Amino acid sequence: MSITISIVEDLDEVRDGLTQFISLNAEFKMLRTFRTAEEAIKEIPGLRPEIVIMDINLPGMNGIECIRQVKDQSPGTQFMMFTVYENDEKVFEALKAGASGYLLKNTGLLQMIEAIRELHDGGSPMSSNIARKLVSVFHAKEKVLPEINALSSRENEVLQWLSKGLLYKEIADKLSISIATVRQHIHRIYEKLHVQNRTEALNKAFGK
Amino acid sequence: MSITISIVEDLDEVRDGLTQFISLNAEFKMLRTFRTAEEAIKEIPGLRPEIVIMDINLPGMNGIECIRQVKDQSPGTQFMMFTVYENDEKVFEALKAGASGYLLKNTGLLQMIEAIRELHDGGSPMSSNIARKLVSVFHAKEKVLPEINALSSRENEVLQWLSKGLLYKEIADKLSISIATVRQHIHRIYEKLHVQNRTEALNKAFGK
DNA sequence: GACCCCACATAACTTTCGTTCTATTGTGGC
DNA sequence: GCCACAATAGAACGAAAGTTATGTGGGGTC
Repeated sequence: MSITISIVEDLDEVRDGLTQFISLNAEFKMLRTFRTAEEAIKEIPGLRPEIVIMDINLPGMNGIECIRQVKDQSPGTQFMMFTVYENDEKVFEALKAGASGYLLKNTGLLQMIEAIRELHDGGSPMSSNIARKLVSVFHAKEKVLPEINALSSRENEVLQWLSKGLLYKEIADKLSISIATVRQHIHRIYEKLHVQNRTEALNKAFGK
Repeated sequence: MSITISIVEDLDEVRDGLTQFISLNAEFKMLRTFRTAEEAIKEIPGLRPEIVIMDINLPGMNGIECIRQVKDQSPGTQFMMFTVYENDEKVFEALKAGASGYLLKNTGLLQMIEAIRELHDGGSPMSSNIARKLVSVFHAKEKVLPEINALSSRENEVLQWLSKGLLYKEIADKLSISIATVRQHIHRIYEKLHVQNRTEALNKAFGK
């Protein structure tokens, strides 16, 4: 069984070039290709390709939104972004939308073939520079603000309940202290974190 | 200037094999190598290698803990995990600890060379299977509550500003509407999300 | 057209939050 | 014993948040 593929790409040369090259290999079967996200959304659920190669910059709806719309209608399909965008925002947005692979348009055709195989085998092909963006997210999580350490254990306890959205009254009951004391603790927390309200405190204390 | 490298690996064959192969290339300069994490922690801050190839399974302290201890003492050093472990837990733990690259021990020597270059150039070399584990984290995050879809575009806009910690007055100014209207939008948001205040809404809308 | 639903808008009103000031108690360090 | 500090609490007040009622205009439906 060969791997079925569709392409969503508005540039004729790119789309046709990829189609021709991929079709040289009996391992792959190229299904229909599309110029726009709108066409793709209509047709892909019927085609159920195993792989969709998706451009981001399309006329009308972009490729990321296209994935969002189509992924639930075509379970089993894996999406490979194929784009010139290398900035964090587009990368994260695309992956969150449901893409599993992310290749830049300067990728060679042979590497594209290999990437399709990897994607089909459950991998997430991407350049090491793109991978670094993902890794950075994990690195960032590790940095603890010095301010947080300045909080006393009681203040931390209050902060935990505060983060759940409890009222002062409810926190007071939880800790069996008066509302006035809760107020006081929270005031000190805001002071130490240099913020003026609950939302800012939570954004500061627990990323976002 | 050649790229300076250290290795932390208890198996003599692996350590010496890597050392010899890497040393064939004038592009790299192999500094000291270590059998244990404890030795590495003592010596690496003085060496300041640009790259450290780190095994996980070491006698005594493991390679992940070793990175945690050493990374602040040797800024500028990039860590490449080199291990047989392919399970999620080890991968995430290693990256969180500060590793930037993650290679499995079945990786070829030539690929290792290429990976060192990529790591040195700011990339995060890893197999597409490892990359998929990272991507999965983003996919998981994308489970959007049905309630969120019920929000109108205006309500979503308000929610975005709300999450930044802006006051009603500030949101009103941003959107050029009255405070009363902001209030009403927010009330409807709470209604749709089945919550009663800002904090609960944000916890519900954006993970936590 | 009459009807309904809904996004958007506003005002009036109640509740909660956040600030400020003051004060008591307990604990650990010098 | 004295000092510093965390935890507790009361009171009083303005600011912000949240609730309720009401109205308007744009789409659909029958």
